[in-house]
Amino acid sequence: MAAARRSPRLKDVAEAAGVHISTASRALNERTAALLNPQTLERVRETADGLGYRVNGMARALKTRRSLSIGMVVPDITNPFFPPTVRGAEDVLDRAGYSLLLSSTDNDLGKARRQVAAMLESQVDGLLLAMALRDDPLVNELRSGNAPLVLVNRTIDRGGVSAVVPDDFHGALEAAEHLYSLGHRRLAFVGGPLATSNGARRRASFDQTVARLGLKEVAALEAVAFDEDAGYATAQDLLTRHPRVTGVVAGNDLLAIGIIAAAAERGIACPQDISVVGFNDMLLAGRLQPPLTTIRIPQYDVGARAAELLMSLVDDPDRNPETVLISGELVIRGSTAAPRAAD
Amino acid sequence: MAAARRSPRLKDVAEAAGVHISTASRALNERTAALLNPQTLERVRETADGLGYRVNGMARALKTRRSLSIGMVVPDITNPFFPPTVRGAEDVLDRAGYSLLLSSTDNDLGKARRQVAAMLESQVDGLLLAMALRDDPLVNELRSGNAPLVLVNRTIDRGGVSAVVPDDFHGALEAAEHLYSLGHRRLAFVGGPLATSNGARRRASFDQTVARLGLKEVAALEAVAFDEDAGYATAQDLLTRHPRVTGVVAGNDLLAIGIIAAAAERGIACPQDISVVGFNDMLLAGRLQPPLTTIRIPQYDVGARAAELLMSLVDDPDRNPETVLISGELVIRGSTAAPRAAD
DNA sequence: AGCGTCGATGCAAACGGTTGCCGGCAGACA
DNA sequence: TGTCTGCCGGCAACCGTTTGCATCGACGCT
Repeated sequence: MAAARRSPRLKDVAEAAGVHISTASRALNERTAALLNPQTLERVRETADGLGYRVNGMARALKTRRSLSIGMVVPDITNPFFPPTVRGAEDVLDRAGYSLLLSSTDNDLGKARRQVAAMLESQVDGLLLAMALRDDPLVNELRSGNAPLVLVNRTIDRGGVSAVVPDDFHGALEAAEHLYSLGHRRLAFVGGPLATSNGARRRASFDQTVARLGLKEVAALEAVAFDEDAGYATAQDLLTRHPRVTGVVAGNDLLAIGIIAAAAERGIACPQDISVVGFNDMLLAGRLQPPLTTIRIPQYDVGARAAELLMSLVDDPDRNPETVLISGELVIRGSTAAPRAAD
Repeated sequence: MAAARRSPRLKDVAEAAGVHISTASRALNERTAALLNPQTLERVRETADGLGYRVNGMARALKTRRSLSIGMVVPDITNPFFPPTVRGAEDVLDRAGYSLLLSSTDNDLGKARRQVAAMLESQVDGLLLAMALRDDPLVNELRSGNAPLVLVNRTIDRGGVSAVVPDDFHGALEAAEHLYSLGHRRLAFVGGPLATSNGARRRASFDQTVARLGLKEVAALEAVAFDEDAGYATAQDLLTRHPRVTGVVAGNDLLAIGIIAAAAERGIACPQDISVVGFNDMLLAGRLQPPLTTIRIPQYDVGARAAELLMSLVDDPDRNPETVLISGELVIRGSTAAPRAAD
C-alpha cells in the first residue's frame, strides 16, 4: 500500500520530462505555451498528466499576486433573496476562472469585519458586499483599501463605490400604484431598516407616491429587519394603531409573509380584508398561501451583474465607480384584491 | 493624494520596529509570541497595527501547508435545502478559523470535476461534497487523494468515506405510516433519482413499509431530479396510470409541490382528494398552499455536523471514516388528511 | 575568572511557482 | 567555413512567511 506521497511539484514534472523547471512552467501555462517547441510542450504535458500534477495555487498566487478568488459576504445565505444572487455571481466568476469565498455576517459589524479581514488575508482579488448600510463603517474602510469592491443589493449614500442594486424607487412606486388602482385609499408601508438603502429608498418612494396620489390616511413603519418575525411584530403595531388600513406595501416578501400572518391571527384575511404586496419575488413566492403579489427583482441578474462589474474592476482598478440599477416588475397574484365594497 | 501603495510586508513591520523579520513573525503569531520579550512583543504589535499590516495568507499557507479554507460543492445553492446546510457548515468552519469556498455543479460531473480541481489547486484543507451519486466517479477519485473528504446529504454505496446524511429510511417509513394511519390504502411513492442514496433509500424504505403493511395497490416512480418540475412531470405519469391513488410520499418537498400542482391541474385537490407528504421541511414549507406535511430534517445540523467531522479529519487524517445519520421527525400540516369517506 | 545556562533574537533555508534576461545552437547565407 | 539571426530553453531572482538552528550577552555559580 503506497502511502499517499506528497503531490508532485513542478520540479518533479520537469525532471521526469527532462527539461528545466521553467520550461515545465511555461508548458503548463496557456499564455506561455506558445513559446515552446510543440514537441517539448507535448512531452511535458503528458508527463504532468501521468504524474497527476496539479499546480499549487498558493505558490502561483504568491508570485503572480492574483489568487483568482473573490470574497462575497451576505447577511445570511439562508434568506431566500441571496441564493439566486450568490448563484448569479458564482456563475460569472466561474466562467472567468475565479472561485467564490462566501460568508454570512448576520448583520453583525464585528463579524463582518473579521470575515472581510480573513478574506483580505487570503488575498482575494475583489469583494462583493451585500450587507452595506447607508453609512457603513466597514465599506468606508474598504473603499480606500486596494481591493476592488462592489456593493450588491444595498448601497451607501455617498457614492464613490460601484454597486448593483434593485430599482427600489420604481418598485415601491409600482406597488403603491397597484394598490391604488385596485381602489385602496388607506395604505401603509412596512419597510425594512431605514439604515439600509433599500429600506430608505422604498420608503421614500412610497411616501412620495402616496403624496402624489393625494392620499391622506397613510402610515409608514420601520421593521427592525427584513425578515418574517420583524414583519409580524411590526404588523401587530400597525394593525393596532391603524386598523382601517386596507392595503400595505411591504419592504420585501419575508416581511409580507409576517404581515399576512399577523393579520390572519386577528381574523383579518388576505386578500379579502387586506391586500399586501411584497418585494423581490423570492423563490416559491407564487406558491404561498396566498400567492404573493410582489415586485419581481431578477435576483440572479443582480449577482451576475455585480460579478461582471467586479471582474472589470479587477482588470482595471482605476475604472470609475458605477452603480447599476436592476429594474423590477409588478407580478400580480393572490395577495392583493379590491377592497371590500362596503369599504 | 497618496497612491495606494502596496500593502506592508512583514519586512516593513520588522524594519519599522527595529527587529529582525523573524522576530516580527513570532510576535504576530499567537503560538510563538511567548518566546519574545514582552516589550519587544508589544512594540512589534503596535507598529504592525500602525502600518495596517495584514499577513499574506498565501505566503503563510505556502510555508505551513495549511490554507485554512475548505471547499464545499452543492448541486445548486438555489435549491432550498442547501442554504441552511451551507450555513451550518459555514458557522462551524468560521469558529474554527476556516473559510468556505462554495460552488454549484448542477449535477454536472464535468463541472463538478473542474470545480473540485480548482479547489484542490487552491489548496483547500478539506472538501465537503453534497452531490455524490451512489457510485460516484468523482468521489472515487477523491477518496484516494490526500484531501480529507466528507459527504453531505448523500453518500455512496460502498463505504469508506465519511458522510453526514439524513436518516432516509426512518423518514420514509414514518411518512408512509402516517398516510396509512390516516386511512390511506392506495399509496404511491414519487422519489428522486435512484442513483442517489436518498433517492434509493427512501424508495427502499417505502417499498418495505408498504409490504409490511400488506398494501397491494401501490406504485413507485422515479423523478429525474429532486425539483418541482420533475415532481410535476412524474405526477402526470402517476395520476394517469394510477388514478385511484389517495396518498403519496414524495422524495422531497420540491417534488411534493410539483405533485400537488399536477394534481390540482386535474381537479384533484390536496388534501381533500389526495394527501402528499414531503421530505426535509425546507424553509417556508409551512407557509405553502397547502402547508406541507413533511419529514423535518435539521438541515443546519447536517451541514454543521459535516463540518465538525471534516475538522476532526483535518486534524487527524488517519481517523476512520464514519457516517452519521441525522434523524428527522414527522411534521403534520395541511397537505395530508383522511381519504374521502366514500373511498 | 571561567564556564554553563538560558532567554531573546538573528540567520538563512525552505515552501512551489513565474518570468526577465541571457546564452547556445541550428540553419541560412555569402 | 565564418557570421548572423531566431528560436528554445536554462538561470536565478523573487513573491512573503515560517522555523530549526546558531549566536550572543548576561547572569549565577564555583
